Amino acid sequence: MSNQKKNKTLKERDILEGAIKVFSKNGFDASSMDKIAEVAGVSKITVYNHFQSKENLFQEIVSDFLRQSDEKKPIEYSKTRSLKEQLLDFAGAEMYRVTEPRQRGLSKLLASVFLFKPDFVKKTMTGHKFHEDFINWLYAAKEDGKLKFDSAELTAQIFYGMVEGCLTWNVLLTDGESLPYVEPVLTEIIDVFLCRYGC
Amino acid sequence: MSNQKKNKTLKERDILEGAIKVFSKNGFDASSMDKIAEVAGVSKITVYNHFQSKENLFQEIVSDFLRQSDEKKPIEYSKTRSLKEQLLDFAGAEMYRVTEPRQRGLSKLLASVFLFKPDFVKKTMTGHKFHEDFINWLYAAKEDGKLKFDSAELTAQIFYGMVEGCLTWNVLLTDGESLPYVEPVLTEIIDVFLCRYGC
DNA sequence: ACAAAAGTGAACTGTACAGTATAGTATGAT
DNA sequence: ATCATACTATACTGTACAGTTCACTTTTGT
Repeated sequence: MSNQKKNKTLKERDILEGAIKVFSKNGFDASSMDKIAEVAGVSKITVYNHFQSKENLFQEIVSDFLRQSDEKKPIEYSKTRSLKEQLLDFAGAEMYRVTEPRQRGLSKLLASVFLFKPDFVKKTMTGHKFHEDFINWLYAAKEDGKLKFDSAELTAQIFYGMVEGCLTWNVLLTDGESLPYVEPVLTEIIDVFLCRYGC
Repeated sequence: MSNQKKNKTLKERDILEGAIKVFSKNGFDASSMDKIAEVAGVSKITVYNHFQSKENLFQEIVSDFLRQSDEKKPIEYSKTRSLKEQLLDFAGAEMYRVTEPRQRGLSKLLASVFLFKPDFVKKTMTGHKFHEDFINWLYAAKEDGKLKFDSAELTAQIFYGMVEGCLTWNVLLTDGESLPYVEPVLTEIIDVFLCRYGC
């Protein structure tokens, strides 16, 4: 790859990083291309040299974010580690979306856009199966005689529902201020889950 | 009250209704005062005759919404009705925010604004204690020997967390399209809850 | 009947912003 | 050396929108 190309991708990274910062802070509508260019340390026209439009730039960011989420390696079922420990891993992976500031910003951004663009939700989310790893893990645990349940799908919904409902959304809406109160709730969630689905 | 005053409040209602429609559909930023006036069937200047500014109008709507939520009469604990039935009542009351289209619109609006205005969340939410009724109900059920738990606060968080995480947010983000799939999940939620906290 | 209150439409001001145009600069490949 | 590529700063165009002004009409209390 030539230096020019390298430079090009470097600038592109700068722009994406700047855009992520601005979008994450203000949401889509309240973010201006001028501000993005300024934060990226780049002239506005350079932004347009790399991305056709504001929507385009936004799409790129969302795609990257989702691709990155999909690339995470699945948590494998272990016969030796305790269920609690493994469930904590799953919850932790889910919570990473809101504990890490950059991820939290992107999560907020996505949520805000999703709220008024249900079509965009469908378009964006088709092909991203979020609970798949956990469902596989559930089957493995059942096979191992450690869990009991009828529908793995429903069981996964309950688990992620608790994590998101009790924690994720709270952290998003307080922009991280509720993070210190996460631990006892997380413990209770796993307690509740194992009470119902553990053997 | 004079007819003029009556008319005034009538117009005000029209404006509020129009504003709710427009805000609910597009969110705050993407809603224009021109559009609101048009939908309300009122001239733009009349809107400004009744409300100082767009922010002001929005605030009024939010206040009304929250006041209305607070005015709901609490669900009292009953020794005769089954716990499941009563828990369904609480869940139903919570779900009302998203099943009824008008309420859903306002919930979406509020959520979208909250995402990028954490200060506004605090300012708006102080004084609104959402789980209070349920916590009282929990104590009554414990007193009655039907439930066991250590922290009522934590128990309430788990219950509402499940309802919101599994259902509310889903319905909001799909704008109601996931409503048909609510029932089995709701049943499971209460099953899980009673499994852990029931005696 | 008449004055006050409340309303109307249309045009206006000022600002913010998406996207473009222009003129000129730095850098690397050949 | 020179040319292409990517960049910069600045200024521009066109549009959308919050909020106002104005000249005029309708409604209502007395």
